[in-house]
Amino acid sequence: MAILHTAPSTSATRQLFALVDVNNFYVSCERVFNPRLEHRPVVVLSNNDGCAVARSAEVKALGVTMGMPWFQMQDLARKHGIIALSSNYTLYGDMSNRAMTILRDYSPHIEVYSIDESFLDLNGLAGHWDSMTAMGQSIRHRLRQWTGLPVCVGIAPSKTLAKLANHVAKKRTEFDSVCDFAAMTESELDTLFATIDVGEVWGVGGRISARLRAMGVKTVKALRDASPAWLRAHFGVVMERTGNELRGISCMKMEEVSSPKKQIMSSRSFGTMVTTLDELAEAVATYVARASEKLRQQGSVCGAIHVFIRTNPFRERDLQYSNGIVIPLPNPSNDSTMLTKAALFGLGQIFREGYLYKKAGVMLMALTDAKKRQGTLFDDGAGDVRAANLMGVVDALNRQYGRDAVQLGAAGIQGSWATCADNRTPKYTTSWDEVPNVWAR
DNA sequence: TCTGGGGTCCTAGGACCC
DNA sequence: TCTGGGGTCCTAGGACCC
Repeated sequence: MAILHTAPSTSATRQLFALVDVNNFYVSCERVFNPRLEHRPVVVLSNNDGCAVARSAEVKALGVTMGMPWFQMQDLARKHGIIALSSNYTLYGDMSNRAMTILRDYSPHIEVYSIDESFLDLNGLAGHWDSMTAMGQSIRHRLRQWTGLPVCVGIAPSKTLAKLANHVAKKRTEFDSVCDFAAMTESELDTLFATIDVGEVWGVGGRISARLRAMGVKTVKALRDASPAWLRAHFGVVMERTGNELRGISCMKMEEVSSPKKQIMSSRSFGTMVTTLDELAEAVATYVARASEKLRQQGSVCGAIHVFIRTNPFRERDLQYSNGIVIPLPNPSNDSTMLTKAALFGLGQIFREGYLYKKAGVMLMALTDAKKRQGTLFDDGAGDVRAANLMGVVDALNRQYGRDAVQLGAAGIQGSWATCADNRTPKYTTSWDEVPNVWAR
């Protein structure tokens, strides 16, 4: 009976994904425009030239790790002539767009997963190629020819496996940069998986891999063969899903349209230590401008703004201070001026004299369409007053309890924006009289 | 001397409600 | 003396990703 066909069979639901990932992306971008960097040890450094954010194969071979501070590789750099470049994110973004555009020719469904990697939905494409490996090679050659970027391609029935196949394509030269698990036999995969460390699996980071190893699960094969119930009991639903993905059961869909960000952050480390509120304020104003521009681009408004500052945790001799505060916005807004006022107000609450500040930042809590007008972020904790207009609520409470009984709690963070004098103590408060200076009505 | 900048999801536990 | 139970919401913190 035709109706019964809705029951999924393994073959009917079999998926096929490719993961295309640019090798050493930032370094490769730099090499496109400066071929003399080819075959030489190159690192791209983070903001303030602090630490390595991309490494060429030559540099990796020297033992330079991701995130290694530049000053720690000085000896290596002198000895081996490591070339260090400051990062140029505009360039990398542009190169990324070019590469992703080319990939769209290969599949109608592509998910741009990060600046240097994309998933391709390969379902129904097999008929167009002698093999999917051939398709992978075509992608690789075309990207190299048209953009100058070297890539590896992993192909498999689940995203997690495609990531792993990509890893294999990168590490094992015999695959010639394209690895298709779907074209390999069970025993070939068993052999391969038994040699790959469990920490290489997408979703298995440092903490979990250490715990897994301690429990005897040391290889990809062991993780794949662990029982779902056991994984769930010890590591939760995410790891259970990872186990299923490793067995070729696709649990993660393509996400072709990127959903709007829920949080938009802008922060920087300072090149030199900062001590004054004025300097911090200038930086914070810049961050708000940058973040609110992203906010407007995605058509959101900001419901609350998180400001944070901290000293340099690496300088253990220094007096340390780290603090942050969330300022709720009575009227969600995407206006730079308004957001800056709120952020600077928050900064004023957490700033303390006498510290050497190293970093500051802001995070905007974005509200997208559905939540825009509801003002659901804040609750008075006593009833169902929803702060569509925080000022009005504070006014009302003050009338009820007497003037100044209620203050605007900057601790408004943690969800309690207003505090009754007789009932709760906020972390930070400001007098009601100051508020109009902060949020111009 | 010198150590990046973004993000997401899940879970445990407490507060609160009926 | 004995003091429910189920559901929801919220937060902090942990873990992961690039």
